[in-house]
Amino acid sequence: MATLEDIAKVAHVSKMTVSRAINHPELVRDELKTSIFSAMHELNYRPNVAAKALVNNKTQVIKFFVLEDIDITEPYYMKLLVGIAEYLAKYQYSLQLMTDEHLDIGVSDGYIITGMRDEDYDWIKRLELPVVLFGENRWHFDFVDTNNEMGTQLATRYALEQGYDRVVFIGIDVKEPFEYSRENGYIQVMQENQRMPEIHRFANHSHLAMDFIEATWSRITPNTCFICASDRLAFGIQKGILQMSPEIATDYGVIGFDGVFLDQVATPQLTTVEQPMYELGEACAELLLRKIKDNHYPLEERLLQPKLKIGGSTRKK
Amino acid sequence: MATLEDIAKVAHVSKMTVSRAINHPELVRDELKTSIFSAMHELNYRPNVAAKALVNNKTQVIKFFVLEDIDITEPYYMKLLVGIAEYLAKYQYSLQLMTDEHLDIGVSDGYIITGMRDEDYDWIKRLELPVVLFGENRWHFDFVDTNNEMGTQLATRYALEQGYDRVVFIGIDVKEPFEYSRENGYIQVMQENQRMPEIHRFANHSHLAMDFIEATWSRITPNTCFICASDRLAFGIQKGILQMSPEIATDYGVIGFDGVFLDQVATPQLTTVEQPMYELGEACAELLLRKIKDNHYPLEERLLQPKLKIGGSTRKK
DNA sequence: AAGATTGCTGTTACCGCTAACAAGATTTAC
DNA sequence: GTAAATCTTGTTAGCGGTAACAGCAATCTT
Repeated sequence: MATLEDIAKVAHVSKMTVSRAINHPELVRDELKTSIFSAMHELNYRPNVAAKALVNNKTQVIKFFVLEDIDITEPYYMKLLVGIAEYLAKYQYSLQLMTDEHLDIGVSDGYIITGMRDEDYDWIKRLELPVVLFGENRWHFDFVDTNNEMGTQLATRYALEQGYDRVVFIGIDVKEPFEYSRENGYIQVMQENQRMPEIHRFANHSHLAMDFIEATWSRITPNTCFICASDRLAFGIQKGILQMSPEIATDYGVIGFDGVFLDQVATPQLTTVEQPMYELGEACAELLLRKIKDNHYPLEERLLQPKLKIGGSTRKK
Repeated sequence: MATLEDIAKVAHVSKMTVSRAINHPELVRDELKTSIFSAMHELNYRPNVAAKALVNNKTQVIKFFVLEDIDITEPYYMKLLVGIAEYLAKYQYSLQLMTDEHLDIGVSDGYIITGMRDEDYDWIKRLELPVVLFGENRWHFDFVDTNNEMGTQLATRYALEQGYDRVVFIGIDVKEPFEYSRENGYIQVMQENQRMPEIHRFANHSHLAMDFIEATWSRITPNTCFICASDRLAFGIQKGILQMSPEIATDYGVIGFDGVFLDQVATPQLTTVEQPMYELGEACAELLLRKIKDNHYPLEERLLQPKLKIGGSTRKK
């Protein structure tokens, strides 16, 4: 494996100049840079990450904590993780994945954390390295998330455009910012259209949503669309309706939220608000690396735009 | 952060002796070791991974390639990944996750690869670092996998014990060792019990299995159990049967294979052959680290035992 | 009892890279 | 025209570890 020294010999300069050509190119004559870069290319130079890390007192490692129960959330985080990992790899960072803060053995340059419960903010705020959270929060940590409000706005508007008479929101029964945002998006669009909001909330389990449909079926008029705060709930609503009447796509509508795996498993496939998981992962990584480089980087809350993915669970006008 | 030098001062030895106490304890007097370890404890010593990596000409990075389309397989690999990552972290390795062999930028100490297609073995065999594959293969690479044969044996035996008259195998239409093993397990148990095997194969999509049920429903007698090569197919079979008759758990049986997410989404939950994904991940990592340490380590093919997870898609005797 | 062997610890050099400083050449200032 | 400022490159030292070797007692041979 070629080192700076090898490049230096071929380009007839000192290895310091090579190092500078990489890290502070503005300090090196263009002429030299040309021959240095061509030597690097010729010798297929790969920087030695360990040496760089040692001298910079960095680790080139990022820790990713998934604090939520992974059995339940499995599909959700895989693409996020890929986004994070591939972005990091580009900058020669690697990853340690942890599902429990207690087995935090080694050291790293920063943290990406997701699935926080209220009690977690306690130790998170004591961390001494840069942190980026995945998911809205009210504690003034940098975060990246889907624009949840916009997501339910898109969904609600679409439902109204398709001509559903009644548009009901099925929320998740948690006091989390993401849930408030999703409810807000729905409420706003309803009010803009002089419609009365109607919200029901359940723990995020499909069978609860299904039970709700079965229990209240007599009061659920045709031409109703359910805007759900998760695909899981949407899945349950859809199942409940199918159980009661096989005519879902025409008489009823269901819109989910997430667009991760479950929407495709449903029959018909769910119309859903798709979160750009891969891009969210990249954004987490990018923001974190920026904070590592510049430790006065101001607080940033980055919201990426979701997309409405039309499936068969809503009528086509 | 304390260094070897700091420990050395406190313990009144040279830093070399401290290094030895860690890596070759048999060369250091017990007396010194005691005071060295207590100094390490006192100063909360953490080895500097970069320094170690530099001097050993290692990277402390493992690459994990997921070559399969991640959209389809998302849930499947998450727990495997957690198993790999947590095991690696214990030994101060970190991870780079790649979904495409071409964006292989940096360097690493070894590879874990999964989702290989036939054409991939070409470049895999040219890799110059230790490799462990996740998944049976016929090319004499070290691998870790579930004992697929045992999985379908468990399933088939269970189906027979529950008294199903007809036990049919629904396979995945690929020429892969894992599929042959699963079919073999089924065939063996059928023959042991003087039953005639009956196998149908489809691409691994639930709707194909569902269509199959609908198309051949007239010939599907009650008291039949379907042993499926994946939860995806089982999910489709179950849906098909539910469409035709709501009495699945009593008149028919469905057993899946994987036990990853999808089995829990089904209603009723699928009886399935559960792969120990977390442990498989750990095993991949362990085997790889062993091969990195000892490059004459002999070829190893490690099969972990699956478990039958009883759900509501089969009758209880 | 002298030389050889063993057991344990310290010294040196180096892994590949970069910050800090040194130093020469060129330009600018007055 | 000379001192100062600027630009560009090289030299040195050190990041935190470990292998290789050196050195010195204690023990073993014969």
